[in-house]
Amino acid sequence: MNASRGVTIADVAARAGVAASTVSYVLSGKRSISPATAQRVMDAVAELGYHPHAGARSLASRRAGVIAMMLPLRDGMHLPVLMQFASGAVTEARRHDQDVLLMTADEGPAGLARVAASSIVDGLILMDVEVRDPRVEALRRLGLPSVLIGFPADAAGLTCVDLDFTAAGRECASYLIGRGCRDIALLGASEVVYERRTGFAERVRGGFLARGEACDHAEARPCPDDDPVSVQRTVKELLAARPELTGLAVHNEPAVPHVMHALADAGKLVGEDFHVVVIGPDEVGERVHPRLPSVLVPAERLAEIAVGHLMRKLDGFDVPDSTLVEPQLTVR
Amino acid sequence: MNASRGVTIADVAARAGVAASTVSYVLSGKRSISPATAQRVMDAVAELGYHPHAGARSLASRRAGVIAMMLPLRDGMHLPVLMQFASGAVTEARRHDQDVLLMTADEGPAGLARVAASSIVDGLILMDVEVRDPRVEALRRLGLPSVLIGFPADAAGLTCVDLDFTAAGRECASYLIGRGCRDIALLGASEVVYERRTGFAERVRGGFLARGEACDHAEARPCPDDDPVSVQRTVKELLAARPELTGLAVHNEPAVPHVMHALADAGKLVGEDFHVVVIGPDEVGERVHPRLPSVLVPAERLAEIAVGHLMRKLDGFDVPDSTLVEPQLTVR
DNA sequence: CTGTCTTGTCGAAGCGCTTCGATTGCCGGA
DNA sequence: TCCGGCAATCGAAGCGCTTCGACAAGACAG
Repeated sequence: MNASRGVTIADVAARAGVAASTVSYVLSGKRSISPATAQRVMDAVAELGYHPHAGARSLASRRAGVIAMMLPLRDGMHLPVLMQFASGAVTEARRHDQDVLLMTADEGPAGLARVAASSIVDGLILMDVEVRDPRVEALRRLGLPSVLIGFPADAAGLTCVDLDFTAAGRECASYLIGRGCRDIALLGASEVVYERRTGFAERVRGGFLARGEACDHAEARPCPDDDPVSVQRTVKELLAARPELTGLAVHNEPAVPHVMHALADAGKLVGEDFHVVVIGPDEVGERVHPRLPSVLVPAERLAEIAVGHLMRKLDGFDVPDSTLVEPQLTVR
Repeated sequence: MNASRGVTIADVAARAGVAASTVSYVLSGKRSISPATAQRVMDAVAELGYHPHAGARSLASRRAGVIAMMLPLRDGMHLPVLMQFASGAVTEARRHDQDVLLMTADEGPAGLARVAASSIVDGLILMDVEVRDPRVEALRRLGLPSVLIGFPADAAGLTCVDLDFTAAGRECASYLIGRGCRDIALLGASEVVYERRTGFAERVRGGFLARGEACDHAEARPCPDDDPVSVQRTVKELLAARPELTGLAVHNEPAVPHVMHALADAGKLVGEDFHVVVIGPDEVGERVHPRLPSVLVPAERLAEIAVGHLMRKLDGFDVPDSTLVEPQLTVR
């Protein structure tokens, strides 16, 4: 056992009394090997604690056994979701015997070119894709197998996975209606969000309003998210316009506490005569009083699906271009 | 330009009219090459968009150019800190031309054995090391160059980096004294924390009390963190025992909101006649009203230092066994 | 004007693995 | 009995890179 220099396939072969190629075939299953021989090889592998040299393997087989995951680590992303995502991706990748290389989005297109050209990874998961994302263009050019989380403007030929926002809007409306509300409203995202991800906010709105047809009145309005005062004004205006309003969905994380404040000021007893539900990647609902039900991004599922799709692509199978994941409505 | 099969060093050599080995030497700088030749090679590299094949490189040079980072991704760790950490580590690693492989702690010792044996990484950063950590033992056995964040019980022969908790305690006391407090107290961690990381909580306490000598009275008491009621009782008892108390340091993240509640009930005006400072990995101070100054774990710095140390070890240099990082007191 | 260093470059030998014929027995059908 | 066919295994040829020893040319001292 040559501990300092590492156990090679030759060591295993010698120990099992076979050729190196036979060991390789036992391990990969790419040719049939007699059970007796296979067993001897496996024993030798176990006894020597053999693990194939990743570099040699990737050189010979043109498969690195590693996928890259590019996360927007630098700016103020929703951390918990990102972690869930990373955790889910690593776990799922390991189930497929792959490792995960972590990249930050600020490596940008050049980073993609680098990992692609150096064959250090077999494929790529790109998180938090924006509508106009320079990385998407680079990706298409490189031809590196990939799965995106989120939808760019031109998704042709790409595999994308995302939350089904229409369903999220619908779920919120359903929840409120289920609580007996007959007049409901959606406070939407701020302008910035609309710019960053076209469709994303609109889809929530669409789902909400469609389901809202079932009650007396349903409407949606945008909501600023930067300063407390304008949020509160927005809420006041809404309440003034719709005195019968009893259900509110908020699709705007930073605004939530201020909305709650404004409702309290207006004498609304949330959870009793008035109902609020939140759509947000974070557990915003947890942080306010009373706790609010919320529609979460099922980050772990998204990651699983993304990695699963990528694996299938790497194995040459087809996967759907677009996969929408059902949101989860959590009631506290 | 053979786009489909990848640009190899031979392509670059041909284009520059030199031998492949010359290209290698230009890129690595391991032998002197005439400026003229070097320039021609660099031009060819740029024109062809050449990136060395990572597997081939690691096979030939016994250096993978990748480090592993093992994070406790699964349980309810302090997410923001983890992200800052991951981000810092990746950024710093890239500055050293290394990539980062992400592993979860639940791969455990077996995961370490795998990455070590397969030479997929050159070294390892182990986060959130606990006092009795089975991975530490495995690590020592493997002889894989590594840096730990946190201190295991037996740190002999290991490189460890962590926050200087004594300094953190001292900083808190200093802050309170600086605000004019003459009678101060530290509400410490719960029992569980004490068990997990010996020394960690004691050191904060030590630093706090040492600096506290400078005023009329300073004391420290443990604090439960699970249920609001017992936290509030603890605070009430403290206030009853020390009617002159005007400064409080809280080293117990989940208890913070309840402490604030209890103080408000007792009629203390935090920020005016009473001062509170928080030690916590999260921006807890941000979430309560009024915002509290807090001593943060400088996660990004920790990561930078850890990666820097690892790089130096990989290059054969010595690094200190133990590095303590100064805490940052942030005043809102 | 030799002999000895340097300096810059080349060629070849691997690194540890996969993979593609080729080879060896062994079976059953003719 | 002979031979085609199949199953099990081997050997050798790379994969793309680094690195070591060689080797031309100058540079320089003697």
